[in-house]
Amino acid sequence: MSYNFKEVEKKWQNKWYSEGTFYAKEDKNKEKWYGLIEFPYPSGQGLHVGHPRSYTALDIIARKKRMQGYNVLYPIGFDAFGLPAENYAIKNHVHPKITTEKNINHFRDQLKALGFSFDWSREVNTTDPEYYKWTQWIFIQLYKHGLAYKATMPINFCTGCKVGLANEEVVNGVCERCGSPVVQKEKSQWMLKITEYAQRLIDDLDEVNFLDKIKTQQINWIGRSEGAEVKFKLANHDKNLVVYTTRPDTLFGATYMVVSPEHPIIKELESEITNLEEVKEYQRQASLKSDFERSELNKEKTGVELKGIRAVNPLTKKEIPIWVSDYVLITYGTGAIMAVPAHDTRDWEFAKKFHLPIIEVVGGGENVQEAPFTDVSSGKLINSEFLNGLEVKEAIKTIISYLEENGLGTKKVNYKLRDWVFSRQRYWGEPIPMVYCEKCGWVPLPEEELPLTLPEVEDYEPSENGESPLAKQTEWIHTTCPHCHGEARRETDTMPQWAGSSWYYLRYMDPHNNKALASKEALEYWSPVDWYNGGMEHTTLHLLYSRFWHKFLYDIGVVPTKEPYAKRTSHGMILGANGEKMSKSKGNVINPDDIVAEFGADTFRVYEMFMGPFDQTAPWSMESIRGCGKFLDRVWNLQDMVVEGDTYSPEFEKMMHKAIKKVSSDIEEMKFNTAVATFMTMVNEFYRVKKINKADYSTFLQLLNPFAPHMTEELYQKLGNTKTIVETSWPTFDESKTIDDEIEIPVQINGKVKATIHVALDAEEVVVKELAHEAVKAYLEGKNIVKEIYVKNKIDNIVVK
RNA sequence: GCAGAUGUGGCGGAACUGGCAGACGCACAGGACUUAAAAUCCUGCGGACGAAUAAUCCGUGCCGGUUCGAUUCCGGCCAUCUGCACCA
Repeated sequence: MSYNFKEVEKKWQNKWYSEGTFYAKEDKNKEKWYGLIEFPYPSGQGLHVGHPRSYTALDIIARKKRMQGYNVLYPIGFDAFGLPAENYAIKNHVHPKITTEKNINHFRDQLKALGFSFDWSREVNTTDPEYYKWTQWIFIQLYKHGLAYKATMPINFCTGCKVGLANEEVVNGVCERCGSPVVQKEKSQWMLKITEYAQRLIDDLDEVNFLDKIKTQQINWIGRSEGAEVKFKLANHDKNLVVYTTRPDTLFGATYMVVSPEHPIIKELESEITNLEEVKEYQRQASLKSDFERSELNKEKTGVELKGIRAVNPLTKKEIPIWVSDYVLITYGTGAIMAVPAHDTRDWEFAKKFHLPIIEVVGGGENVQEAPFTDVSSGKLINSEFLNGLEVKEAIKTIISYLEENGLGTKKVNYKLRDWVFSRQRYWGEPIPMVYCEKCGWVPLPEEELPLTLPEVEDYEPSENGESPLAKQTEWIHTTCPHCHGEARRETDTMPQWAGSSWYYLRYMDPHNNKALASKEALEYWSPVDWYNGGMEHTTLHLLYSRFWHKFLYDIGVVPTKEPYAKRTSHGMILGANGEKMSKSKGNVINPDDIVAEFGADTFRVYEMFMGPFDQTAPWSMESIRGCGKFLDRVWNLQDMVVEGDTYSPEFEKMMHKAIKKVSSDIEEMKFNTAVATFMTMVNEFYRVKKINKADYSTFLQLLNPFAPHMTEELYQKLGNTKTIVETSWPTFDESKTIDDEIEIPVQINGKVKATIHVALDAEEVVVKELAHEAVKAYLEGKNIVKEIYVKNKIDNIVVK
């Protein structure tokens, strides 16, 4: 009888979704397990084959956990604000709400067709005012606690989208989304003080079970460094120029200073700069450069000296020149550096080009006139008076104390992480719930006025000057100040896409609550997320942002845990059949709908788990998926070999116990590919014997159920069971029955296997050795046994000469 | 440049704490069934030399080391991928 997956899959999906089989109910008597996948952005292209890789993996774990008696929450939702819907609206004049709804419906159908055990009663949608009401609420709390502020900052401005971008959205100097060049532009922005949490975001990684590479990436992104801030007095002035350095020990070698083109000191000392025109021209050029051009260094360094002003090296007391150059960034440290060309590659290049003096202060370099000596791990200080002879590390300590004692500087920790630019000049995002009043300044909306909904507009185009489309909504903008009731206007920027996804896992715990983002009880019961799987590409943005929000919510007593996610894993990307990333232009895109139509959801799921190690990239293969279909057909046809039996058949008993053990641990370790291989081996064995009893088959179906839920339920029912598999308990194994009592032992001569012998488990050493010698007699003739290594139950190696 | 990962048959990949390299699948070849094909079932399948499912040798990116024994540990290279990139 051939298997009609279309019928069977529909049948079980209808049952699950109409009966709410996978709805999670709070039950204090049961241990909870909360599994989370990254909710998708409902794009017009529909589901990508990459989505189900992650969803199937956690679906398998969730289904197993349910059978193991856990109260499982495995929710789904949609991260639906975002640029594509808005760009589509601009082009086709369709309200993003409509496109979004249409896309979500499509996604929902696709996800349901794959048989995921999501709790559909908890579906969230970030564009739903009932949802973003709480996104806005969180923003207001951040504002009230001084973590949201307005700042005029040089921001990344996309020349294509006419929109400000976070640093994270700029890839190689071009806009991540549209590919247009990104330039710097001054704009008043809402900022979130994620930097205030930098240290805790590093420290608390100790408390969570994230893959090491995820932790490393977060730590590198936050980029903590230790050093000192040093004051350089300006010559004939009271003013200081403060720099940040990680190498204060090289202070004696600082022969000039560099400030970034945006540094305020240029404006302040304008009247004293004798080549002001030249400097201004340089500043102008720098502002026109995109980030890409600026960082496309390897190019020549450029710069202009600020003539007319000089600084004094606080140790040597010598006057040194001050230059302006775009290799110094205004966004890091103080926007000014002391240049030590002998021991810093960039300073060295600059000094070479502009013929500035190079003084060596750390010995050990071959020839500092040829290349800088930057190795911190070795070398002793020279040409540095009281630091001479000290190791670099010691020298750093000594000089910092000296600077602090003499009021010349302080120890300082710096982070690469910058505050989060939270404003977008876009329509399709959460309105920022703030009002500006001439008298009171920025005032948050009263909470009872939330949600502040997006007004209907006709024109989604951002204006040329970079203002949001909402800026054209004069009626909406005009409002009254919640504080003084005078005339006021609304903020017209909206929030970035990262906002809604920073807290969605909390909403799942209690998605219909209209009094709070979730009830205390629900938060207490379900927190934290036990297992969160997602892509590596979200490690430094989404994952860091949501950890930041969560920590803030913890600080103000909203959530009960310091960290949102107890465990984080990641899946590898699925590539096209040619080994390249799937893309329309390369024509190697696989549409999940086609696969499900041709092979069925179960085959699709099994294949995605079998294709390779879960955390690594894997190319798509049509031949291989056919093989998985063949495997499931063999499983289906096993029903013709079934005989009665309440306990495992003797010939399979050992295999069954071993398989339960193996599959159970493989699922926990996400080694799905070897779990599937185990199933295949079992089926081969069943076919070899051509007979399988009900007990063997039932257990096999239970183990396979998380991978191929539809077919296994159907077969289980055909066996005459009244329960469905999801109602049964996960099979258990007896450790003693997984151990072979007779084992094979390889016998080696000089490390090469020459024979294998069969002995009882834990057999006496003498007995084994005797058998071994007998087996390799021919090789021992005329030779001396120099040594013999016997490892119990493992191997016998005889060394001869 | 920095950080992380990967490198094993024709291909995707397996190998627990150092102990029989190549599980499982794909492709391929042969056989059974069939009027025939497809499907299905069975068998073989790293390379060299063999008639051989005899023996031997080679073989986990490259070079070297530790060890009775290395895909696994150590040192040094090479290649590919991903992320970051003037962070002082």
